[in-house]
Amino acid sequence: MPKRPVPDATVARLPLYLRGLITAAEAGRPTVSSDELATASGVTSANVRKDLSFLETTGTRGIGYSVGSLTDEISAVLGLAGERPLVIVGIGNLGRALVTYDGFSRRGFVVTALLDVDPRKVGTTIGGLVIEDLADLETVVADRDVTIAVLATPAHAAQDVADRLVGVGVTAVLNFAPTHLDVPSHVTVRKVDVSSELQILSFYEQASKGRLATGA
Amino acid sequence: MPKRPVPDATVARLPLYLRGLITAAEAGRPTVSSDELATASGVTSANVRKDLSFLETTGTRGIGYSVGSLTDEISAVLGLAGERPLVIVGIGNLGRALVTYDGFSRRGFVVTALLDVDPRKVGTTIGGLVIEDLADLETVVADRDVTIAVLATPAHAAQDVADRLVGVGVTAVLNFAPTHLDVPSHVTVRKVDVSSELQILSFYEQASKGRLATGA
DNA sequence: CTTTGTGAAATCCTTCACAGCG
DNA sequence: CGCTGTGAAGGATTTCACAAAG
Repeated sequence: MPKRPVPDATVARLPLYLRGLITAAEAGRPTVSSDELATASGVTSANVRKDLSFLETTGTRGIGYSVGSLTDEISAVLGLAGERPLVIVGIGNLGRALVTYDGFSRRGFVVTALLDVDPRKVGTTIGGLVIEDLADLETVVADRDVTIAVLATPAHAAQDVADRLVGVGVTAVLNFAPTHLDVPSHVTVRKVDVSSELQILSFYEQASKGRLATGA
Repeated sequence: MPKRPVPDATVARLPLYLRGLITAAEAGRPTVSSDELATASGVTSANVRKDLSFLETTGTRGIGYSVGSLTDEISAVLGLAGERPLVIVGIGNLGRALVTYDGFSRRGFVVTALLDVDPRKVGTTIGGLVIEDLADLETVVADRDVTIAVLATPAHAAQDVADRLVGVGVTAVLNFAPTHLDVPSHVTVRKVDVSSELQILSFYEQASKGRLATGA
């Protein structure tokens, strides 16, 4: 669907544009300009246009981009057709919050299985799903054709769980554990590291009263 | 403390190195090589060395870097001395999980105030802290000298809350709400967007069976 | 012999600026 | 006139490769 290979930096912004497009659609707008998408996403309009130039959908000069067409194409490029089953491993505080997080379902991701190692949790229900035993990871993941996993285990368990997930066909991992995961090259890992983010914030906060940073 | 301005990309990796250093310290290692830090963080060793070259601490050829000195300097550069008070706004599923998240305290951040708009939540206690009324944001934040805020409100409330936070002196915001925040240039925002991350994963997963991506 | 520190090269990404279309 | 599409320029970041130090 894209005309040419889509750069990583562009891929990372497509979800932002999608959000802007959905807002525009809800407001009944038939088209949006690169400027509007830009302010909604916090990027420059030139960057938006460059990004969209990797797609097939083209805008109309003087008017902007068709909200419907762009939404459809970005969804297709991101592979958001149909429902994607998802397993969450590690049902602690964070895992529990993720189970009931509605941002998943709103974009076509369906939480299909929950796994935890704690026997007191196994068998209990949360958000309509039964927590299953981590020992059964292989059968659970394989049976339900899950290829996307959300890792919310403690750091020390993460690599082992990741290895097992990859072993039964998972190729995409969203890692909340504060540790680096070593995976084969056909597997994609994205990490969400709250503690790192805070430390980065801390840097810029202190830099703003003392001039140390390059950028922001 | 840094020799020259530290690039953004480097700043974003310093927390990873810090993690590797703490692990090394726990293992009793007096020094680490750039190679070890690299595999622990998922970057290349050349990149580690280039990053560390912006700091004052220098390694020893044939040996590596002193775990103690590097830890100290990275902590200092990131502004991690002393305890940093932090307010969490929006105590839903995610906010609740964040309150009890121990990754904050482990790096010197202290959750000092919780705010929510729901009268049924206000006055209740969670993790030893009383949830206070969002209406009192200004006094709560100002009285406690909070300059770092974690935003876990619904998207539609986020910009308004951010404006108010900035108005009373907050200069660093960690935004979990799926929306772009418009803030003055002296304020730093980092966002954590679970839904976007999943969509990015989805792209690479589908790309791996069809060749569309540039990178990974 | 191991590992750092770093210029130089290569790659990737963003911004500029403007021609051209509707 | 408004807004897209894009070459060209400019930055930023990463990788290479190797001299030098312990």
